[in-house]
Amino acid sequence: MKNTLFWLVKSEPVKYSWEKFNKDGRTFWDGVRNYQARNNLRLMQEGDLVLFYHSNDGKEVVGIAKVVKEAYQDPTTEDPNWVVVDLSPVETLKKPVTLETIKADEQLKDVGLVRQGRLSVMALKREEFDRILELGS
DNA sequence: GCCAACGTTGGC
DNA sequence: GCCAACGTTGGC
Repeated sequence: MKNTLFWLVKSEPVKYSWEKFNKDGRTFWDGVRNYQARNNLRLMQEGDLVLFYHSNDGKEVVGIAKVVKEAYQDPTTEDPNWVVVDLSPVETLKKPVTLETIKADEQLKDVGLVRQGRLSVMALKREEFDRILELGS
């Protein structure tokens, strides 16, 4: 059995919110135009767990999604540089975990969200993922 | 709306 | 290959 990896993706709720995602049941994660984020998308494997973060408005982790289809050509562009993955919602956090909470948490000091604020798709360590879920329950 | 961080582009 | 200029993202 392969190792599950953990990720965090950002979305501006104005563009694509957790609520909309849950209504859709499944989406392809498009719009990534940053190489580092793209590389992360390519590393995602089916079954990996992904935290869903609302940027700008809310600034909080709102739920858990999972990868249901690995990276393939971004259907919204011809440019072969860009890929998308398919995600499905798994569950909503009982309590959203705010950026403020994450910043204040000793165990989450080094999380990508804090250290590299602009990156929209980032890897999480298992401990970080677990810690955020703990804070959100 | 401003600004900091940082990635990308283009001139040399 | 360096670096300044510029654009984008996201927090405040």
